[in-house]
Amino acid sequence: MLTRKIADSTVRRLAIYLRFLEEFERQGADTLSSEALAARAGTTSAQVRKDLSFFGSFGKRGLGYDVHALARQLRNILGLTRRYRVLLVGAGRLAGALTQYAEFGARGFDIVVVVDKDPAKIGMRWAELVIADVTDLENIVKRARIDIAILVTPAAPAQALVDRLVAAGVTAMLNFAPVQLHVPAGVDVKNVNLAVELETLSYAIQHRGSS
Amino acid sequence: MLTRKIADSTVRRLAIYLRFLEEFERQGADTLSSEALAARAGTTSAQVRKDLSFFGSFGKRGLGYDVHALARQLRNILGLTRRYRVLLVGAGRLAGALTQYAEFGARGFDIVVVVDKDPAKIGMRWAELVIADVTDLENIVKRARIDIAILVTPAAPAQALVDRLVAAGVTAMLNFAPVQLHVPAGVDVKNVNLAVELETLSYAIQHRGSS
DNA sequence: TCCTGTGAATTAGTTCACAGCG
DNA sequence: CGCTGTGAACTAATTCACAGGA
Repeated sequence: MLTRKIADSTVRRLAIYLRFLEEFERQGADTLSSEALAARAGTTSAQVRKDLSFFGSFGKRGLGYDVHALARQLRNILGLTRRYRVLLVGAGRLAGALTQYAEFGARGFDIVVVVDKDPAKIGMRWAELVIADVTDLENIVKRARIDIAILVTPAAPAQALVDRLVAAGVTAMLNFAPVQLHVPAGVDVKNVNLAVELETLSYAIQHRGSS
Repeated sequence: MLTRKIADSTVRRLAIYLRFLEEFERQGADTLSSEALAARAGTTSAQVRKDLSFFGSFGKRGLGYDVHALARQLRNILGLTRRYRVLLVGAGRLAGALTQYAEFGARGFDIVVVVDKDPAKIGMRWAELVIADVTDLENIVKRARIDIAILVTPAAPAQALVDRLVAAGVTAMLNFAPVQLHVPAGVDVKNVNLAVELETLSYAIQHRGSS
């Protein structure tokens, strides 16, 4: 793993390429050019080749890429050859939707625990999951061997929860709360802010025709 | 609106600054430095000033920014001085979570219609919303004067639905389906791919310590 | 003095263009 | 040939650093 710093945009595109490779795989394609993959993924062939080149030479000149082999390589690169144990922090409606989100499971992410602080929710069952008490967060993280936490809480308690998660040894988090979380080096946080996405659309609507 | 092309990353940050400005506003702060705003938003003061400078000079040298005035400016820039009528395409669990997502309403995005193709769902009530038949998509878009569509469907039908939405006059969409959508110029699509976010985390986990 | 606003310098990311291998 | 892999060229984004107004 001699990889120097790879841009986040590159990693995202690799994940997207993998999706389309698997689609081509299902359609029975054996070989694929960077051009064809780029068309599907909405980028350019040079971008595809450059992205892949950071990790090795996976193609055959004059031919393209072996669909199966490249998919396998991308799964290796992305760390998708194992399964991850995911904790949901917050048992609201978005959390409920995420537990049912089939794509997570298909890609190796298993939601194994949900915690909340609301006594009315604690003990409730969501399919095979039972909502646990956030008070026990540290024990749960350890006993359930959590790899990744997904924060689906209001903004206010998010930082305190992150501090507890970090102290308990969680090093990767996906944050839906609209706050900037502070974590020590060695811990990765990715933010998803749905309202911000809509606001970039409202910006675009506002600034039409002024090109 | 003399604005030349502004980077997407800049627009996102403006939306984030606005959040923190409103937080400072609630706490009764009147004035704020780029440094303080940057600290809260997880960036640098130079970045804050540069982002704002694309749109004007909003600060006072030696003092900082007037919190209220800057918030008002950002709402102008982002097009948040009006409300937007939003259509949800797909009535799954994620859609259900989005209808309850208070932040949307707080920021001016009103979900006014939900459509689905499942006869078992059509006619069901979600609070004040009644799930409509996607067959009537074109009429609904027009009658409900839809500004923005949110696609919360499986990958397969997404492109066909987008084509219908575009034909019906929708020019801004937020896409949760894991496909690359093709739209004509003048139509904006933002993608949210939750599985890709988790995959960037699995990449980060995989590539630890190899810096 | 303090902190903004902004050109200039730097760094990062993308695209070009072609050598080289199958 | 055809298509990859990759330096080189270019473009975009961020950071620096400081002039100048409050």
